[in-house]
Amino acid sequence: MENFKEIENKWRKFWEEHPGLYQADNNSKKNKKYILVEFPYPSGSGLHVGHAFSFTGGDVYARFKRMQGENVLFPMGWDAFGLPTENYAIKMKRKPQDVTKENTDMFRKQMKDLAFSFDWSREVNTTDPHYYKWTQWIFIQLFNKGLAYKKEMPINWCPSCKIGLANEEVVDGKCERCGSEVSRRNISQWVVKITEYADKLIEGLEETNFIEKVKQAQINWIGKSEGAKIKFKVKSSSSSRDVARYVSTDYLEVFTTRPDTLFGATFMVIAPEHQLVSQLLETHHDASLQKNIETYIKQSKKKSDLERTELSKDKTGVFSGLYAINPVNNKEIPIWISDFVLASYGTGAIMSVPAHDERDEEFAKKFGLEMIKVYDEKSNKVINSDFLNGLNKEEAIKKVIKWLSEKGIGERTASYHLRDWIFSRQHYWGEPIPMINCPKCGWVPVAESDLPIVLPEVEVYEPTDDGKSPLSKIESFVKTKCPKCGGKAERETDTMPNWAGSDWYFLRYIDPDNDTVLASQELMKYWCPVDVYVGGDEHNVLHLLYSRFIYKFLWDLGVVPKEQPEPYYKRLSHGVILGPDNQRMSKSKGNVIVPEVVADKYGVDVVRMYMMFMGPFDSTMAWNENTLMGVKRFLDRFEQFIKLQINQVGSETAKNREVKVILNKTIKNITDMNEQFKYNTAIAQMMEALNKLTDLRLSMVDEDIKTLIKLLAPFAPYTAEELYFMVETHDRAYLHEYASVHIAEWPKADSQYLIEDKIIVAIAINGKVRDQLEINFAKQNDKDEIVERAKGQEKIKKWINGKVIVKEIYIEGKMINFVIKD
RNA sequence: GCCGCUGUGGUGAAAUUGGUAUACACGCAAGACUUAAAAUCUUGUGCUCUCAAAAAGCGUGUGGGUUCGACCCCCGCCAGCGGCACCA
Repeated sequence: MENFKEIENKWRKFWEEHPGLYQADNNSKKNKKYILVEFPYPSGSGLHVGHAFSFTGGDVYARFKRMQGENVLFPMGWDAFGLPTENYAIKMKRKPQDVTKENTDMFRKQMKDLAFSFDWSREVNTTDPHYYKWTQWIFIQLFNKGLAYKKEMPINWCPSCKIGLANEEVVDGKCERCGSEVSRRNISQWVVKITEYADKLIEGLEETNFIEKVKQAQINWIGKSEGAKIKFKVKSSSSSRDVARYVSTDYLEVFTTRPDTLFGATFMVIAPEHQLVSQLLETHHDASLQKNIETYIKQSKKKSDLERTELSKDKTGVFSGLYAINPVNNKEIPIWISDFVLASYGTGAIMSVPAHDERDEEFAKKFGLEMIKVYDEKSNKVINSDFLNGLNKEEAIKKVIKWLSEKGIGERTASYHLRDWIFSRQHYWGEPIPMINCPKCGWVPVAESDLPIVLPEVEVYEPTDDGKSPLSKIESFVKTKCPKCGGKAERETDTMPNWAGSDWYFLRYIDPDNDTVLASQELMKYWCPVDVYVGGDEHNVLHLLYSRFIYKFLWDLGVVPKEQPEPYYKRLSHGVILGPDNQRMSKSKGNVIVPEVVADKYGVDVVRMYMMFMGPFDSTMAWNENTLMGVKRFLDRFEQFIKLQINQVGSETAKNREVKVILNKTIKNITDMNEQFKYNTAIAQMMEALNKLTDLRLSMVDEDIKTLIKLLAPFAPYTAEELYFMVETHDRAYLHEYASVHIAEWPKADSQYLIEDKIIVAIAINGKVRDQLEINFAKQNDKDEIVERAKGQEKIKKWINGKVIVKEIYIEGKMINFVIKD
């Protein structure tokens, strides 16, 4: 449309004046459909193509479902806490609150321009005290259930951001945000026991309809391994009489997935952080050993995570001077210290079976340690293992665990890669953790009636060099009374991580203004679960897992409806749009496409429709302006066609059935494809229909013209609205009498028009198509006649003359295959 | 190393899930309109052979298999993408 800006303004205003169009109804008898797109972080640079693409995908579906008569909840909000805003505020010496307000205003406007049909009456903002009151409330519940605890622990410290990072935020030993190398630092942190929910998070996936990729990613991340814990007695030297003289620990416990190889365990390895090591360092038993150990520990502490993994090929280690006793054969085996064993996994100690484990083998070779084979390579049966000999792996595991349990020195157990979730951030722009430290009572949660604990305004937002949150400098905030004993106490000054606010936002949309509960049970019962959750692959693990964890925790509390154990039914990943150069868009490459700019040039509908036409919704695609021009051409031709039709009304011709057949096929296909988010082919159907209808040169009745416009409406809301208005009113009615196309009823395919009178049957010889045959639809099940006619075809005669027809296969209405032989 | 995914024209991609491979679009070529260009319209467009057409052959990364028939199912290989990774 040449005057697209005028039209966009007109209808934007109209929609603004009719907010009810897109509002979800809490008291509807219609089917509900909760369609969620990941809410954005409102950065200063505005809505980017990725947002526009993902939201358009959700919007098309929401519009489609609304027209199908469903009660659609399609909300939007802001995940607005976070470092970029804080950093920007520091740099510009402004309040993060003000910056956030500006950014969200900008985002909202851009979204409205792009015609996203969000229900703005339900907008949420994670930085709003009315919102984060409940984020804090959830934390208190975690604390009360023993799932949040304070712990002095080595954390990943980013020296540039001056912030502690969760394991998930460290990529290749570097800070996910700024790329600086991460070091380790001991800080007292709030930690949330997500590991308690590891099994539930795996099992719960069965309740969902996530794509396999997402399920697998989550399962991998949790990383459950089944095996056994085994206790080994510790001795200080091979000559000493029994227990260790230099350590207070009697037993060394290990986790192994292969207890069946216990007879092959020839040494033990413990992590440098293992408590046995600190015990050793405190006592001074053997001067030279002592020194070796100290040197080794020092070296490994200096290594960052990056080095520890990069240098993984080369094993290092030091002998501890201690021995363990293998419980199955009472053999004394040496205990080594090495940083290839991780303190944070299992028990921080392993039994080494160098004959059957690559890493153990490497270590044994380097330090000249013994290797014993316990499996016969040919038969895969246990050898050299006394009572396990001759068994296969499964039998041996079962038997040895039974043996160990009876002796009380071992048991079946599972171990997980998933770690507890470090929940403290030493920054300003986050939710204050609602805890108070009392010298008498310890950590006490803020009284729920005192929530929210509002972020106080501070002069300086910079994190302090000692790593403490800027809040720690505000005396009026820090000094408080213990809610339990009333004595003097201090507030926690750390804030929560970004994930905290986004864990449960989808629940708040359901009941955004509720001040007594986070959302009413009744409304949650109606709206939960989210039917479709559209988001990026980068959130398939962390956000989705945290969010599922918090939901499951709330479920255990009885806060969310019992009927719904999982928050999201279906998860869809949207694809990634690359720059025209096939590279990831970035300012430095100068290949950034700004949706606003393109929309300004060609119109919003062109941009929306092009993005949906580029390729499958979940794939990676490069921006291509030529293809975009193709879409523009289509929309122009569509408009011309409709206008022509409007002017021709009244001159209907008799061959109308052809129009109906095209239209109804298109209805059926587009409906099916929209349902599956196959927008690229849905749009292709639309194009095909327009091509065919244009060729027919027939005039159509109003009803059919409207059908065509309705099919377009989810993709091109402005164009559709303008054209629908023209057909509906022939420009005579006033705008206020007009009801939007976006709440018009979605067309249903009429099966009588899905049938074509004549169908083409392919004729194949030995599976290769050689000819075609046109038959009447009604006669398609008359195999004999069709086969006879096929044999009569000139081309076919050439192939079958002088040959023996071995078989005649007829697939009704599709093809005939003659199998011939010489 | 483990897990998941992908491989189809010059390009982005379709294929009703075992039944006419390449829909739709881009690009390209020729033509129309124009003084000219852009825009628009028409026609053609998998490859080989042919001035052209017909006919034929080849053709969904690759080698096999199952089947009347395979982009689709099975086995092996190659290439690429994504996630996890010294996890015992």
